[in-house]
Amino acid sequence: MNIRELARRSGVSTATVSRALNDRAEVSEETRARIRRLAVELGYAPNEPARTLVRRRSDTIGLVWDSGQEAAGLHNPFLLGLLSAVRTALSEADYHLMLLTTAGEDEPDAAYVQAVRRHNLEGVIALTTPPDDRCLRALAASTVPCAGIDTAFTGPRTVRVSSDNAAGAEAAVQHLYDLGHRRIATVTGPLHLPPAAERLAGYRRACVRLGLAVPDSYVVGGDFFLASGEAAGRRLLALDEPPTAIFAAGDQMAIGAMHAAADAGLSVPRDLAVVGFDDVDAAGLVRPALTTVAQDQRALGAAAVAALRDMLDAGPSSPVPAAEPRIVPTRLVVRGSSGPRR
Amino acid sequence: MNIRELARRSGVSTATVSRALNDRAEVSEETRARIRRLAVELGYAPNEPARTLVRRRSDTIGLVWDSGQEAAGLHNPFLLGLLSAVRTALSEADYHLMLLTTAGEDEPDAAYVQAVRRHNLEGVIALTTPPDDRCLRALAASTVPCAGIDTAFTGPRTVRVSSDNAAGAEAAVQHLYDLGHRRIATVTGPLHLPPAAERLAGYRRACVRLGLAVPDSYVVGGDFFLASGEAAGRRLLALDEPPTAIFAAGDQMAIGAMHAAADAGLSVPRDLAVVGFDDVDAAGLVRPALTTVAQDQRALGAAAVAALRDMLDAGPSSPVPAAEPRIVPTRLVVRGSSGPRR
DNA sequence: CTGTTAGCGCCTTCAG
DNA sequence: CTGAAGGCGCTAACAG
Repeated sequence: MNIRELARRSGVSTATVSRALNDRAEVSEETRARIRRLAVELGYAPNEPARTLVRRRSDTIGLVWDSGQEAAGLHNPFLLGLLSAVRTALSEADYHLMLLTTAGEDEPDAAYVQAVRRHNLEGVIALTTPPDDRCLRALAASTVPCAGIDTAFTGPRTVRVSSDNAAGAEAAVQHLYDLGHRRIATVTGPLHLPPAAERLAGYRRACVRLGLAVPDSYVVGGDFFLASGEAAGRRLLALDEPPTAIFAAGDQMAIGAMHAAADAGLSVPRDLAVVGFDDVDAAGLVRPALTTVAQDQRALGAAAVAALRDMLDAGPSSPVPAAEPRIVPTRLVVRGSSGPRR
Repeated sequence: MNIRELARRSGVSTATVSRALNDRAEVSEETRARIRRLAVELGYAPNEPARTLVRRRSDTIGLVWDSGQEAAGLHNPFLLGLLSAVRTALSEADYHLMLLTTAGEDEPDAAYVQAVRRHNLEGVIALTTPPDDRCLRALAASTVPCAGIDTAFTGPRTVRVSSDNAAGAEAAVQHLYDLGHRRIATVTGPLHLPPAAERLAGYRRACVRLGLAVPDSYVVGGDFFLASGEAAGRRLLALDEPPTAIFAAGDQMAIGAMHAAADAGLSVPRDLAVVGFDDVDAAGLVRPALTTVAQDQRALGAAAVAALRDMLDAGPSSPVPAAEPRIVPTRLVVRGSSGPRR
């Protein structure tokens, strides 16, 4: 079943069939309807590679995500939600989605760029990719439109999408302040990652605004994983003037801090309030359930798609439409781990 | 940069370039090397849609996963690992990957089948899809080669890949038995889902083999979510002769059971041992950490790809290569939630 | 409003 | 071992 066969059976030329099926104006309503009906009846589906070849566009965008450390769990819990969100938004916009991969270390830097050219991809969405991916840097540096969620890249046709990490952190601190806490410490992520740095900035901003002292000892570095949160918690609770509340830049670290409190014979939230960031599955499963700053994966995915479409609609020769990152609001989810200062 | 340009610069015909780049035998080593070098130098990449059009194959396979309930969390934690595993295995086999979507309720049943035809996809891998997806049933019923991980479909060219759920459950019960437990209850998933049914079967088989009594009250139905596990735990602990150990068919339910124990003033594992299934992130984060049966996502992904390749290599007219499902072993991860009978 | 024609970039016969 | 020619299925000019 191809367009020629369909044309033969409809008694028209292939050009007319093409026009009818592509909603071109210059076809009579009657023939269009007839052709459409027949197409459905015969189960005709246009051959996309052929269309791509002649139209020089594929209606397809590429998707990249962190291939290496994903097992480690850094942004892991999001990825799936983001993936789904992106997929949904893209298919609503009638784009197809292709997964891109790099084969590994001996891959040429141009791997992604070449993949884009090979498949005629119109743009790429990158999800929580590491800042040191050579192939991705090369892609961002090219003229391929790229939208990145929680990525650090920049380039001529690149838009960054991200949660409002600073505001989220600020809201967390404000929440603790409202509960009466005045000695609020924080556990950070690796500060070379933008989200980690931004969350720390939000924490500091809130403390300044609220007039809270932030001794150096109240800012402890972590790596987003459980053990680092537990270690940080131990350290903080051993201080001469321990905090009454901890804001951790990630849920795993927050849970680690809760473990540290339990080990110190303290009760959460009575003796120590804890707030995390991300709202991963586990946040709702631990006891007490973790108060946390939730990211809106749906909105992040939709924003990335929207950013990409803006660039595509603007055309290849247009100036960079929006160098400024697109920021998506977060939402504080109050659960059992944060309570009034005792 | 297309093949014609590359041919011009190499001083040969396009035919020769094509042969050189596609590793055909009838090209002299010398010209091949020269062309290859030039191709890299000029950053030439063949146009895949054009290749697909003429070769009538795309080297691309489609990927489908549960679009609806994924937010619910049923198999959620796996999906990402499976996705990565499949992606890796497929790219190692030089296949490209396309994500497939159904637009929703008003989609024709043939949606996936048509997508496969449109893009010339050579096969489809389905991940943890619901048994009632009309589009997927239509796909499985077609001649498109399909490999499914934790899927319920069957069709002429279909292979099912799955963890050895029964053996995993059996190992969990054996582990509890070895710790001295003799009153072992279970919390099941929805039994219309194959993994849930198989885990229950494994539990029963182990109990029979070990000579353990299984009163009806020791088998409590759940839905894989936290609350159902907690409710089941409450029910079990309220029995006249409560179990000393619980095997839950999912980690969330296992954690729920731990909560129920805590609420009843019991200590895990001292008063009650708990074993889960899946080894989700949260299993390592709760306290005590959850003993659980881990699925091997990498192996599942690789098995699905291998199954698909077997069908593809066998050719379209060959008989169904393997109607029997491919089973991947599980691994018991012993953590703190299971201890000797007190 | 519709048909005819000419490719899109590539691979694959068939000749040399 | 290499080149010339034809066509994969479709769309986009250009005529009518």
